[in-house]
Amino acid sequence: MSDASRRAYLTIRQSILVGDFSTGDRLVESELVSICGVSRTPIREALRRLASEGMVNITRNSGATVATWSEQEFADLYDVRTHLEGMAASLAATRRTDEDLELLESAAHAMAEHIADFGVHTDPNAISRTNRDFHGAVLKAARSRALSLAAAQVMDAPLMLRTFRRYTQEQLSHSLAQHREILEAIRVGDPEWANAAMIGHIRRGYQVLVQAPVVLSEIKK
Amino acid sequence: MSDASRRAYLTIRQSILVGDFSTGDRLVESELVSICGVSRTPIREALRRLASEGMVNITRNSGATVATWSEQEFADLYDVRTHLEGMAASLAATRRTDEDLELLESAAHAMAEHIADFGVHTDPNAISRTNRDFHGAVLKAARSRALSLAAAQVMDAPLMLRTFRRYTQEQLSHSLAQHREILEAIRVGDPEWANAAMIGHIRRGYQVLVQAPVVLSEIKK
DNA sequence: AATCTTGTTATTGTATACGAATGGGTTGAG
DNA sequence: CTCAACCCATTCGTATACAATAACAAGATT
Repeated sequence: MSDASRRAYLTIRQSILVGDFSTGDRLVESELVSICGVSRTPIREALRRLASEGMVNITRNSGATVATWSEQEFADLYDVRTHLEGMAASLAATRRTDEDLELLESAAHAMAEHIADFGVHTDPNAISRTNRDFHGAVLKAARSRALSLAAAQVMDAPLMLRTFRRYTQEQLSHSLAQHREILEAIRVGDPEWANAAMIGHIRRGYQVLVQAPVVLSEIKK
Repeated sequence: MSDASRRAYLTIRQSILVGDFSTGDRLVESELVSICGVSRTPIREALRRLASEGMVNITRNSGATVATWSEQEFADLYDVRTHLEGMAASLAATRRTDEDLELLESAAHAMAEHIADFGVHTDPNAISRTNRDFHGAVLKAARSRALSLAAAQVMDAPLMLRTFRRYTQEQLSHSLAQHREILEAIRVGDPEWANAAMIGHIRRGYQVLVQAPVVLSEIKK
């Protein structure tokens, strides 16, 4: 993905995640042009990609809107994630290189740093990013093109809901501990363990997500 | 997807499947313009989509090529398919409507017709299409957006290899019988059965695929 | 009063023009 | 003769102009 196109993709994506656009909002191309500072062509490319990742819906001749996910659809999405990422962890356990391990370790370490100096000033997006990095590293270590293609479609959409939820330091610590367990399973090369640990991690993440209170004050501030 | 864009997508896809482009071939945008009869914009859109479906590779500033899949990558792809389509069959067993059943039945029926008057004149693409229709109907009956998004990425690429292989009438009949078993499992609403039947079907398809002889005379005729 | 129709406007879809990057071929030196 | 560097042609990335479509509103008709 090239420069302008990438900028547009990242900018729109971030705007959705931060909440500048809420679910259901129309994404008018001409508006995005002024926001992103690029012309319509890369904007359209970015929208198509976001559509394939489930973050926006595109209807012919009528433009893009920020995707809405019903509770059922969200549950379904986590089921797919469970399968795919469990599979990724399993494969990673048998295929990882030493560089993969280093990447996983640094991702876990970065998350630990953020949790260590947890406080009101902590940027929830930064933590979210380190979490994403870890899962991305597992996927990379699995070295399966098909798996990467498929998993890319379901790993981003959950972030939309995550935006306005706050997690306790304890929840985050638990999440980190699970990352470390997955990492250990991958390090010693036990695919069954890696699979189980990842499944548990994602299922727990789902429960925490649906139970976490929505921080209403953050919406459209 | 809109008219010109869709035409370009279908034309390029078909050209790859039929063998007008072989794996590794460059897909120059200006050439595709004259082939498809649309301008570069929809061509590029189509290429991006094909890339997300694993049929072409795009490298920045250097264009698109028809994707090549190593044996390992292909095996990995079938693993992902196994998981996702098994899941789809399982979900379909609990969620299918009567219309879904009708669609599945007509897909199975269409395949039966083709196999019945099997012969040298039989168009292998037509059979391939009915097969694809059946799997698509299962996916639709599963009613999971996330699953549809993910599965779409791995259901097309196998078709590239299938092009130059020929199957016996017996193999096709067996495949049809498995379709009917999956259909029955979905009809009676038994998710475990549906899952198992689908997994068996795909694993068998994989074995047949890797063992089937390549019809060399068909290549670049 | 409600609904259908029609015209206008806003927005998307498509084509094309222009600038930038890449790769290959040629030319020159070592 | 070989290798490297440079230049040119080809092809891609981006911007913009033009065409088509759909949403919206106002007015007429039932």
